Amino acid sequence: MANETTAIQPSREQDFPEWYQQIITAADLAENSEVRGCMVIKPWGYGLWERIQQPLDRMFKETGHENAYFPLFIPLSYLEKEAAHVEGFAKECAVVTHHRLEVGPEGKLIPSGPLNEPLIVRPTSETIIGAAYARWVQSYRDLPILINQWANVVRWEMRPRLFLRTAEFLWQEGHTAHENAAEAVAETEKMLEVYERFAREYLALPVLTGEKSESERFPGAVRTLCIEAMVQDRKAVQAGTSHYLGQNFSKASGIQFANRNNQPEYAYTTSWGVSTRLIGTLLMAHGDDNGIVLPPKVAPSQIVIIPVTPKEEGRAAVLEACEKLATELRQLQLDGEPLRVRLDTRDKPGGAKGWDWIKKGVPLRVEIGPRDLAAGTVFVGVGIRASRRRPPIPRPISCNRL
RNA sequence: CGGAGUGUAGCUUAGCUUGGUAGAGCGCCUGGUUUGGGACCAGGAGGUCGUAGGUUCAAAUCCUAUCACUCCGACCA
Repeated sequence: MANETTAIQPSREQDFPEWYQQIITAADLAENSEVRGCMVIKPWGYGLWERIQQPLDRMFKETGHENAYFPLFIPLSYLEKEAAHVEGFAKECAVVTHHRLEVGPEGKLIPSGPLNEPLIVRPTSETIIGAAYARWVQSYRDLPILINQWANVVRWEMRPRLFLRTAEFLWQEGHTAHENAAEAVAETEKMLEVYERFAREYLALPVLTGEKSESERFPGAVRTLCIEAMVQDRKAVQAGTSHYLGQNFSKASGIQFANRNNQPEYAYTTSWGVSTRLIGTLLMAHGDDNGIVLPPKVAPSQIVIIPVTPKEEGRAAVLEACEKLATELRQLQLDGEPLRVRLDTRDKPGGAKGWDWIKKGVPLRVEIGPRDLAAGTVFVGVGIRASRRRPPIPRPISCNRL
């Protein structure tokens, strides 16, 4: 242990996929569930998702969208309506066939009460949202419809990897309907720009934008635009997609309206989404051999204060100073929000606590001990340079370095 | 769905070839010493060895069946 220079074994160079698993464990982000392909997202990982959701949700609303919620279950027949869509998703659908359990001979529970029509668990919601839009749209005056939903979806993956590919994952899916193609294409491009801006400004991912080839296109789409992020194993990860669906789904779902000439016309629709894969992408792009590395804007805690209390005497004074500093820091703002400051008072040696937060990718670690109290200084460790002690800096500290 | 492999404590695993009282590390609990870069010592709790059957005086170990999971191929946000 004394000779190890990095916290994560193996290193990225030695075995990248294994390293990826290890940083997730080390940072306590998530774990595999007993159900194959599903994951338990732990507080630090879910906090990260919340920090992704909040700005994105704001950006969606700034671009005129509203949130709504559509059902988890989709009638099987809906999936059959769009031929390419069927082909794309049929192979990975979870199907619900019964609505009841009965106690069998040996105390085992046996499904009973077969459903008239089986339901699929949504792999995506174009069809069921399309059915709703068909009811809502009568006239060009009802358009556009600009709706987003935050939801979970299920795609029965045979080869899961935490955050990157899981059978169930969290995402947002925007679904819009427009009266003409140009407006729908513009919407598709606009939301891709939102994704690109979010990736660059919040996740610090220099993504490339582009259009998918026919073979990689979303099943049923006319055009699929995407953001691709480069990660450290020299691969590109598809981190977000925006689809122009043309009239394919409106014809399948019957989203028809009276246009400005009072002629019946099918709407032009789009859909766009990002998922918890963004977290996996972030980890693979920024992580190092000491754990994950979080950009300050999405770190659940941006600063961790670690009281260093070698002796019983003076402990109360150190804790008090830490509390005071935390309160001061929380009054500072970053991005128009209070700094997220955590005080680590766990009963654990200081060195171990420091490593915990390095592995969790916290941007700044502040350590305060008795000597600092006497000198009026604090130690600051920058997460991105995980090793080496930095010189004490005098209080008050500023947040400029963020 | 094709090919390979593995099931032993919360986690990682040794033991299996050659059958003979279930072992370790990490983690957890208690006490003490510690604490400015991942602490140490002592003690302690924790196991239907995946499941069912068979062989045997005796099975984690050998045989059969079964279930589950993992890895490699085709799909995918």
